[in-house]
Order: sequence, then C-alpha cells, then structure tokens
Amino acid sequence: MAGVSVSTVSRVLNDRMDVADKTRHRVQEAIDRLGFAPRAHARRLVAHHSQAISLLFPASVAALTSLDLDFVIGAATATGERDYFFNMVTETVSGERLLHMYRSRLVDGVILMQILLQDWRVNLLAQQRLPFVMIGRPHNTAGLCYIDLDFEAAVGAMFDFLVAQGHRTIAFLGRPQAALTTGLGMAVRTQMGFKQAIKRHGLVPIAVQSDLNADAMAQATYYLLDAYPELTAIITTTGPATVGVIRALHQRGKAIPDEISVMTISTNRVADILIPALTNVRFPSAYIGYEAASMLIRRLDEQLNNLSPRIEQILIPAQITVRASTAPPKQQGS
Amino acid sequence: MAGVSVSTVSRVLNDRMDVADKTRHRVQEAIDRLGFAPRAHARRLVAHHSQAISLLFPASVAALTSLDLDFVIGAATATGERDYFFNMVTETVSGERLLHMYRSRLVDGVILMQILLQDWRVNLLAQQRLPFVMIGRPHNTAGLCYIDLDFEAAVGAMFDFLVAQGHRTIAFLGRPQAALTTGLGMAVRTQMGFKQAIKRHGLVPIAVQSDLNADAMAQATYYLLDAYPELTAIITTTGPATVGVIRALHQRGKAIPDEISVMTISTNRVADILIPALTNVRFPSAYIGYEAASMLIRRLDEQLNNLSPRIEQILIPAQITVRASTAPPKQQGS
DNA sequence: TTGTAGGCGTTATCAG
DNA sequence: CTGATAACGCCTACAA
Repeated sequence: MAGVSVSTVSRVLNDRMDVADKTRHRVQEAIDRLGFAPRAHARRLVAHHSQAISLLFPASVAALTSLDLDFVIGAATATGERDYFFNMVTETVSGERLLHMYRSRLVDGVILMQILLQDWRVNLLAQQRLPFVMIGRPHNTAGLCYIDLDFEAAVGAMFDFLVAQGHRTIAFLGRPQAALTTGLGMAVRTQMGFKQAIKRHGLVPIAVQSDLNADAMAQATYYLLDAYPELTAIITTTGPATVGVIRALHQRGKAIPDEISVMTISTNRVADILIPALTNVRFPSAYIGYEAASMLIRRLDEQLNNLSPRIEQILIPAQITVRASTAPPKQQGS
Repeated sequence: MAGVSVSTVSRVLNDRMDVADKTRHRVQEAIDRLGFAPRAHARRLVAHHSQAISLLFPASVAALTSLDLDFVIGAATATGERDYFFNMVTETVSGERLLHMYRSRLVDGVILMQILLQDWRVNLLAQQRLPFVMIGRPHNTAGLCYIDLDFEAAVGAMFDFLVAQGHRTIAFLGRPQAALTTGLGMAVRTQMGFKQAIKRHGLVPIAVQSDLNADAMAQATYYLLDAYPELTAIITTTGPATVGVIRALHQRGKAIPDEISVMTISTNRVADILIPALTNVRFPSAYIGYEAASMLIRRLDEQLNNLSPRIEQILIPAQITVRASTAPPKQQGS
C-alpha cells in the first residue's frame, strides 16, 4: 500500500535510522490507515525469546493468606512498565511442566514463591541455569536472586519491642507444624526468630502452632489463655487470621491492648482493617512483587546483552508500625 | 536424532494416529532425551491465534478495593484449566493500545472491568467485533457477554432485610460523587437501588456519598450520627472501607448491632475479618473472575470452530449472609 | 536509502 | 505410514 518492500516496513516499525523521511511518512500513514500491528508471535519466533515472565502463584497461598496477594499487582505493574508480558499460573507445576515453560519459550523467566529451605524447583532451575527469581529464599542462597522479608528478624523485633514495653510473658503463635515439616522458609525462620528472642531476653518459651485460619487461631488463643493466665502479649506471623485471636480475646473479656497486646506480620492494609488496628511488622507485598519482577527482567536483559549477571539479594529489614493493639502491661502490684 | 523428518515429529507431537508405533516410540524417546519442547510462538504464528487472554485490571481498583482482588485468582485459575495463557495488565490502556493487543495477536480476547454505563472500550470492541467479556455491564447490553452482581437488587435486599427487622431510619453510604458522574455501573446502580428501596418502603431518604477509604467513611459516619441521631442502621456498598464506619461508631460509643446495625456488599472473607463480622450481600469475586475467564474462552473456542456465538449474561442475585453486625432496633418505648 | 533472499520452528498439503 | 514443500509474518544480512 505504501509501495515499498517488507523490509522497509520493518525498518519503520523498529524506528531504524536508515529510512528516508519521505518514505517513513508514507509507510507510517499506511500503517495507521490499515491499523496494522506486527504479529507478536512472528517477532518472538525470530527473536528467540518471548518477552514474557510468569508468576507461579500457588492457589493454596491464595486460599490461605489471600488478603496479602498484592504480590500480583506489584509484579504485573513492574512487568507492564518494562514492556514485558505478565503471566500468572495458579496451578502447582511439576518439574516437567516448569521446564516446558522455558523450553517452549513460553516465558523467559519465572518468579517462584513459597520457597522451601530445600526446594527442588530452585535446584532444578539453578542447575539448568534458567533465569528465575524468588519471593522467599532457600537455605543455600549462593548465586541466587531473591527478595524476602527477614522473618527471623521480624519475630525478633516484635519480641524486642514488647520486652522494651515491659512484657515478660509473651506467647508466640507460629505457623502450622506441616509448614515446619515441609521446610517452608518463613515458617522455619519465624520459629528460629522466636527461639533466639527467648534466649536473648531470658524469657519462658511459650509457643503454639496453628493453622492460618481464624478459627484455628482462636482455638490456639483459648488454649494459651487457659495455660498461661499471666500472659500479657501474643505474637502472630500472619495478618488476616489474627482476627481469630482478637475474637477469642473478646470472648474471654480480655481487653486489647490494656490486658493483652497483640502483634503480627502483615501488610499495612490488613493491619488497618482489624479492630483494634494492629501493631505490625510490615510485609510490603506489593513492593515485593514489584521488585521481584523488576529484578527478573533486569536479569533477562543482562542475559540478552551477554552481560555478567548480577546476583541481587534483597532482605527486607523488620519495620514496626505502632498501632492500637499494643501497650505496656499493667503493673502487677499497682 | 530419531532419523525421521520434521513432519513425522510434528505428528508425534500432536498425537496424530497415522504414525507407526515403532516410529512413534523412537521419536518420543528422542524428544525425551533431548528435553525437546515445540516452540510456542512458532505454533501460534501458524495457528493465527495466541491462546492467551488478558485481564485488564486497572491499578486504581487495586488501590481502592484491593482486598477484593480475588478476581485475578479466579480468572487465572480458569484460564490455566483450559490451557490458555493468562495475562494481566494493570496500566490503563488507551484505545490504540487495546486494539494493538488484538491486532498483534498478543491475546485472543480480554476481560474488561470497571465498566461505565457508557463505555468507550465496550463500544470500540463491540463495533470491531473483537471478542471480550465484562465484569460489570454498561447500560445497553444487547449482544454483549458479562457477569455482574445485581447491585441494584443488592441494595434493595439490604433495605428489605433491615426493614423486616424493624428498622425505619436507615442511612445509605454510597459511592463517591465522582464515580456517579463518571457513570460507573455499580455506583449508579447501587444509588438506584437505594432510591427504589426508599420509595418501596416509604422511608425518609438518608444518603451520603463517600470516598472508598476508611477515613472518609468514618467522616461520613460522624456526619450521619450528628444529622440523624435517631439512626438505627447504616448500609455501605464496599466491604473493606466499612471499617471506617465501625471505628466511627466505636468512637461515638454506639454499640453494634445493639444500637446501630451495619450491612455491606463484600466478599465473605472481608465480612469475616471485620469485628463484628458483617452481615453482607456476598460479592463472590473469585467466582466472578473464574466465570468471566471461562465465558471468554468458550467464546473464543466457538469462534475458532465457526459456531454461532452464544451471548452469555450472568446477573448474580443478591444473597445475604447474616453475621454479627445486624439486629432488630431497640424499641423506643421499652 | 531501498529491495532481495534466507531463516526462525511449526503445521498442513500433497505425493509417494 | 512417511517425507518433501510451502506457508505463517517477521527480522537480518547482503546487495544494489
């Protein structure tokens, strides 16, 4: 329609310099009039990469903590900004399927979540030298890219905070036993943070494991109140389900924070929606998703330009925001 | 490596019947040994479609109501189940960009959200006969596919419920004026539901518009309490921000539900995380996302097989779950 | 500055 | 049953 060859059109499409202004204009006009857009797949076929990344977001996570799923928003946004194609899969993927995603060039890289201390996916991808980044991290992080909250420090910080306020009898409401057995990073690390804090402050260890739903957390709370009447604070590791703790405390007529303080790890949004608003260690999930995607795409671009890949490891320090759920304990004698 | 031609490999890959068992075995073995996977883009290039759909998820929604973003999970899951590639974009897309997605064959269809009564995107895509489905719906739905909660009926149902309990002075805390002006479907329809309910029950209309954040909702609540001391119930249209209403009521020493009842439209999860748990009209966002994606893919498959496209329109009826935030009003005289 | 030719990795068609 | 061969629509030399 513009009376030129395909290669000239290609040049215009890719903003090449070596096209006469007059020709470029003519071609551009034809493009506009036809509403022409180059076929993405043809491009990607010859380019040998898909300009797409995938977030492997296990539906199980969604079910459990799904109030925190801003990961997705963050990752999608970062991906879009860099002109990549954002994909997300909720099914659990087998090793076969995972490799297939790379080999078929469906995606250039993936973001992994729910990382275990020993994680076969990580081993597989690392060994095959396939690009990926993690939200979370395994035991051995040599040469791997990740972004993760420092869960160990997070629990430590919560204990430090409460102890500084004068609390001495603090319960830790940890992740379910299953998560520990599986070796889920955050479960194990929060548990370790607890143990260290106990030792550091010379406290009596009070810990109970619970499923991450409100009812289970409520039951755990009842148990704690019965077993430790002198309790003045409860620490949990997951925001939304902490509503169960609050409900149980109400039920027993325990005022928050006057009689019992409550802290958790959660997004600020979740902390703010609870009543009372929870003092928390911030879990910035949108930011984490955003950074994970950015990191992955940086990595892919480096690979594309044959640069030596930078190993990026982001460990987010614990940051406490004081809200309405914590206060110094009432003095026994006063 | 198997000593056969590419076409034979292609046949094995696609499970064609016309391959000798012996040959098939040999080829399959080579495939396994090489870890070979057919290039997705080459396939899609010749197939003339991308086997991908996109959820246009405006980041603004995320910011506002983002506790309800199970849409994404639902849509991604449905898409995966049908072996499509799920994409999501959070940037607001121009008409140009939207058309580009189709023309470049990046995606076969899209899911639109935040539909306005008069929506240029809908008009554009419908006119171009490009496949899409909506979460929400415009004024004129002839020939269009959508899934939407019946917001008008939802507000009506909440009024009916409260009136049946004996409430007569009920405030409606609607969407912000900006949303009404823009013509956002759910904003306008909830407002209409309110007006009809008022007329139906012969109530005094008490309505105030508010931004969808907790602070604005709290301010609105203060205003309502001051202006209508005899108020016995408040209806809101969005779950998470309703925490602002609850806070304001606490602040004023109004007991829920003994002195004031509160109802909203929200996911069950959000209703359950608030204290007290909110009586709500269920907004099944994961289900909506799931159905939207399913619907779209059905449509694409029909188109692929040259079937006459079925127009699917799902209007979800209002379904109330009674929780702890509502009760009959205290009798004045007793 | 422009056009020609070859290749990217599939699938479909048509011989053999 | 199997193998050439021609698309699919683009990009990158290389030649003019």
